[in-house]
Amino acid sequence: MTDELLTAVEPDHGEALALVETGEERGLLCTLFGRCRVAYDGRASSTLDPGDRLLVLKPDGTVLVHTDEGQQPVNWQPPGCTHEAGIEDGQFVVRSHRTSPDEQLLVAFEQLLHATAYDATDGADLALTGTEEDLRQRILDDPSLVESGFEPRATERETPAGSVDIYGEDADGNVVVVELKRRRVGPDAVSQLNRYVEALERDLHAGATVRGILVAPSVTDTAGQLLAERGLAFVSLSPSPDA
Amino acid sequence: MTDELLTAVEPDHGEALALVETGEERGLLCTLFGRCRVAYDGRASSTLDPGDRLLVLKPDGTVLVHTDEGQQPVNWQPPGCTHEAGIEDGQFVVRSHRTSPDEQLLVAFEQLLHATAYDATDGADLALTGTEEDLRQRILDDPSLVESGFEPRATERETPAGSVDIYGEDADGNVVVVELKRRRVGPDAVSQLNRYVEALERDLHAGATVRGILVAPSVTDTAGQLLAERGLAFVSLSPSPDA
DNA sequence: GTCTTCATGTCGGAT
DNA sequence: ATCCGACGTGAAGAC
Repeated sequence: MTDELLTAVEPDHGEALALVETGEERGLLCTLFGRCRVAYDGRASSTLDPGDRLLVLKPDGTVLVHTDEGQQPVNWQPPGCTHEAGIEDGQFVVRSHRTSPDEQLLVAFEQLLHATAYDATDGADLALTGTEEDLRQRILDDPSLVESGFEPRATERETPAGSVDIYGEDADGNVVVVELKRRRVGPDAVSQLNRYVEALERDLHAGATVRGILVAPSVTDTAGQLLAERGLAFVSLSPSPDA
Repeated sequence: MTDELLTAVEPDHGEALALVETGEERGLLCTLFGRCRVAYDGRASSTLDPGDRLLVLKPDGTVLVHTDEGQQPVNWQPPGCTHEAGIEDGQFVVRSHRTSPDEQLLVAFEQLLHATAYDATDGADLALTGTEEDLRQRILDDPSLVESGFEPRATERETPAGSVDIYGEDADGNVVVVELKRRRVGPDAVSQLNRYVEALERDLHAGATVRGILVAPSVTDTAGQLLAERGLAFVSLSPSPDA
């Protein structure tokens, strides 16, 4: 059997309802385009006056409301939500619900220009490189990229302040904490590294020296000053050798 | 004139190309559904084997590739990108480019099941409440919510470490730095507040006491311990009075 | 479930 | 253009 595909041009509300309900039953990805208003209430609250937008309903419960601008949807619900479509006061309405946190989304169409439902089952996995994990592997493969004599002892080592990216020792036997970032970093990354260093100094408490090293492609000026103030080091390194 | 709407069911590549090019000319929002592979290269790199996905092209240059799962697109390009559609090696291809950073996205369809183009011009603005700004207003309207005798002196006051949410004085004339968060916070928010407090202590340097107060609905255990270690205070408050 | 951190984060505002 | 921090951040992994 070929992929399932339902479409309706300028559907009336009954047609749209049938399409969305069929899509729901069969696990299809639905798109609706038309003039709608949107209301959200949950962690925050929002309203959006009527306008022409694209509504996407995924079989996993995701709801997206996209306008003609921006990468991010203007309103949404995450996977795991349940939604029901219906006709209320002459409008085609989709209501999506979520518990914990309790959140609701209402999309009410006064006019529908288009509706579709597809079978979008997708077994393929995204293969992504250039992540922080790649940076970690690069260092574990060649610890001297951090500094000569550096010896990793553990990754994800737990401290009272969280888990350290790479924990190890330098050539003089000092404890070293390495924080990795895949891109240029600001003050937040320095604070993060500093938390780990202080937590470990407290944990090892025998007056042991704990060195903190931030590994990233680059740092901002402010971050560089913070590093200096805290006595932390910086090593310039990217996830990819060619970057 | 009514809203523009172009649709094509199981278009051949030439039809799809015409639709996308017309959409581009007229500033329409285009959707394409079919079996495609995706390749991205830029800040990171990725590839995705063929599968049935929804491609959204916005007139502002945004590109989204959505699978049947997840709130986030599996691949994307942000607003401001330029894209061209074409037919290469018997496939319908969309290439999106971006400079600074240099990034490229390729979506190659071996089969198209559906294509649309709509006029989605949208003048409406999202009205959102429950933000950090609402929390700030709540406190400026009634500073005693932070503590009795608190007097705000400035918002967005600049320090060497960044701008402080609310800067003021307590009943004893001590400098007070308030950091606002709209939701429950972890260690990062404590570090942020601590950066501002230390920067101001250095700035005012006359041995002046600078008190730091974190205002948020709640804090995690770790964050609470960090607050205690740094001698920082916490006040429980939400953006909305009823939350 | 909560907690923590990463992300091609995105977005907006200010410099 | 870069820097900085908020976001209904989302998503993943650990506990």
